Amino acid sequence: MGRPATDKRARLVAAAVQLFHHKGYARTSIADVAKTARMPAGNVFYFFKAKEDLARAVVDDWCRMLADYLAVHDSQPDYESRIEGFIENACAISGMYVSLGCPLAGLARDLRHEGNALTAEASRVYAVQFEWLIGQFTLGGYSVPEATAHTRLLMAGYHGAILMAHAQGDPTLIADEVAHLKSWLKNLPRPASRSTRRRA
Amino acid sequence: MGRPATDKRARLVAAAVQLFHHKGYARTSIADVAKTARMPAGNVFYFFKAKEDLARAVVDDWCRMLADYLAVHDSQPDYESRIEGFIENACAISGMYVSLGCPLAGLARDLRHEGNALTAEASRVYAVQFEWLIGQFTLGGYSVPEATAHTRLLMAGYHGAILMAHAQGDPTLIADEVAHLKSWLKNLPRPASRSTRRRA
DNA sequence: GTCTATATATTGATAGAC
DNA sequence: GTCTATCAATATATAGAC
Repeated sequence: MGRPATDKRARLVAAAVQLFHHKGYARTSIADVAKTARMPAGNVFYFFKAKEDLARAVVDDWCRMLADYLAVHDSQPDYESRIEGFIENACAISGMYVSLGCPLAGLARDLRHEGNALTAEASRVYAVQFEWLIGQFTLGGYSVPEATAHTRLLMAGYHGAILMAHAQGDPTLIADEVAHLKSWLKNLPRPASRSTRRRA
Repeated sequence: MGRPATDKRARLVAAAVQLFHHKGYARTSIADVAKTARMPAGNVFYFFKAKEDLARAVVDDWCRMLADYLAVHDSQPDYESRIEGFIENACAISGMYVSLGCPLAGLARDLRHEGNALTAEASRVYAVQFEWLIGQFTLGGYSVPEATAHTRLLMAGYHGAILMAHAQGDPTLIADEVAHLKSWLKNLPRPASRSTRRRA
C-alpha cells in the first residue's frame, strides 16, 4: 500500500526516538521532531495524523531495535553467556543511562500519563526483554515458572540500578549491580529436570 | 518573616505533590494546581514566582514526608526489623505503585527534563531513603562501605520492582521482590567487627 | 494579601496552495 | 506528496484593581 519512496517517515521516527528520550514526550513538540528530521513542521501530520500515532511508531521502533540487539547475543554458545552479555551491556552504556536515563523507563512512564489511549503501548516496551530472558532461562532447562521468576528478579535489579544511577548521577551503581547479578546468575540453583545444554 | 497566616501555601504544595504524581510535572498546569487547591490561578504566583519554585517546594515536601515515614520504623527494636518494615511497606502500597508509579521516580525523572535548573533537585528525592538505610546498616554493625553497598543493592531491587510493576501493571512483581529482599536481608553475612545490636 | 483580568508564547492540528 | 500559513487551545507569567 502506497508508502512513500522517501525515508522521511523513518527520519521522523528516529528523531522522535531521540527527542522523547532526551526531553521526554510531553516536552517534545511536533516542531522539535520535524526540525530534527530536517523538514517543515506541518509535514509531520502527513505521516502521523496525531502525536499519539508518532508515539506508537516510536514504541514499535524500540521493540524492533531491542529485538535486533538481543539477537546479537545469539552467537554465544550457551544461555548463561547470552544472559551475562545482556547484563554486562548495562556497564558498556552506563554513561548514557546516567545522563539520560533508560529510554524504556522514560517512554513507559511518559505514555502512561497521556490518557488511556497510550497506556497499553507503555506496557509493550519491556515485553521484548522479558520474553527474551524467559526464553533463555527456558533454553537452559528451567521450567517456565522458574524462568519467569528468575527473569523478574533480574529485570527488577537491572532496571532499578539504572534508575538509581540516573537519579544519583553515579555510574558505579550500575557497575555494582552488574557484578552482583553476574554472581547471582552463576550461583543460581541448576534446573531440576532435563537441561537442553550442559555446563554452568 | 511575613509568612501568610493562611494554609494556602501548604494547600498549593499538597495539590502539586498529588498532581505531579498523577499527571507528571510537564502535564500539570498552574491552573490545575490552583483549582485542586481551591483558589484562582493567578494566586499561585504570589507564593511561587515560577513553576520551578513550586517544584522545589514539592521536593522539600517529599523529603519531609519520607523522613516522617521512616521515623515510624524507629519503634522497632533492631535495625533488621526496621529495614524489613521498610521493605514490606512496598507490598502495603503496591496498588498505588502499580497504578501511578513511584512518586519519587516520577519526580526525579520529570525534573531532570526541565533544564539544568532543576536537575540538582531531582537527586535529593532519593537521598533520604539512601541515608536512612545506610544509617540502619551502620547501626547493625556494618562498616560504612559495607552499609553503603548493601543499601545500593536494596534500593536498586526495591525501586526496580516498583518500576516493572508499574510498567507491566502487575503487583506480584513487587510481592516477589519483597520476598526476595527479605530473604536476602536475613542471609546477609554478619558484620565482621563489633555490632551495636546482637541478633539477626 | 487576594483575586481578575490579560499579555505573550507555544502547542497540536488543519486548510489549502503548489 | 510536499510545504506554507494559520487556527484554536492552552501554557506560564504579569499588571493592576480591590
